[in-house]
Amino acid sequence: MEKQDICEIEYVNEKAVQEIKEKMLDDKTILKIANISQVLSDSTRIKMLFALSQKELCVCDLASLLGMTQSATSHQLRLLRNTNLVKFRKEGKTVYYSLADEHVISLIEIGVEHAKE
Amino acid sequence: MEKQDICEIEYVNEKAVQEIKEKMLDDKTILKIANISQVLSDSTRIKMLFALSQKELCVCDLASLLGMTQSATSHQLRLLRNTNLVKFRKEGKTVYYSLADEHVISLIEIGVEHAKE
DNA sequence: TGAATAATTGATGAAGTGTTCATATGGAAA
DNA sequence: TTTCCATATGAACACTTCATCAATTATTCA
Repeated sequence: MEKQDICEIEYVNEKAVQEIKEKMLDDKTILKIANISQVLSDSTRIKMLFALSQKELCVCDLASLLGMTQSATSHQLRLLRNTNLVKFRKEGKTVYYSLADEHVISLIEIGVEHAKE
Repeated sequence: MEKQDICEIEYVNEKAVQEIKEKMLDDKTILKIANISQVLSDSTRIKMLFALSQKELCVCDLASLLGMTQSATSHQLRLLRNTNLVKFRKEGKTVYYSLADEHVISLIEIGVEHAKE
């Protein structure tokens, strides 16, 4: 990025810019928000999380519920596992998934509220 | 997608699956949540929205604040405009952006809360 | 008018995402 | 053991996303 790209009249609001810079959320926090938002940016995953908020379900059930292949479901579940949004337990061949915590659901609920407008 | 892909023992929780299907959020709502989450899934955009929540700013200021080129800033602003998250007014050559409504910020605030844990 | 400049736009390429297909893993039952 | 089957995984693919560059628009000022 070169100087002229930055806009030469940065002094327009230099002071305000500086103040905002100081108040700015820290990078770590921003990254966490970005990451959880990323997970919630896909309809399939929202449905999965909603479903799991209602009841513990096996991969099979989720696939059936969502009309997806078992493979696609499993891939998405891995993502949800890696982001610590779901946990699971094994029972024989079957793996039951459930929400790791309730935070996601409150985010979805707020999203629902805002979607109404 | 063929039958065997769907897992043959759908009867495992057939009743539960059916119940959840009935409770499932409607597609339109889910899509809205997915869309706003998509916007919030990028660190740059979160910073932009936070900055604009503090003060109305021109493209130039935002670019300077974020250390980005004006072009990149403008592209992101277009996205925020298209999703109705920001509004703008022109003053001579300068374009001032501000938040279109406060909803996004409450989402970010909730994200901040959850990021703390 | 013409020069300067804030902002927008379109094209491009690199990186990332989600699904599919094929295959592997591991537990249960025969 | 062998077979079956729920789940997981890896590779390939089409699609999207974001920053950059170049060109353009629109407004001010000389």
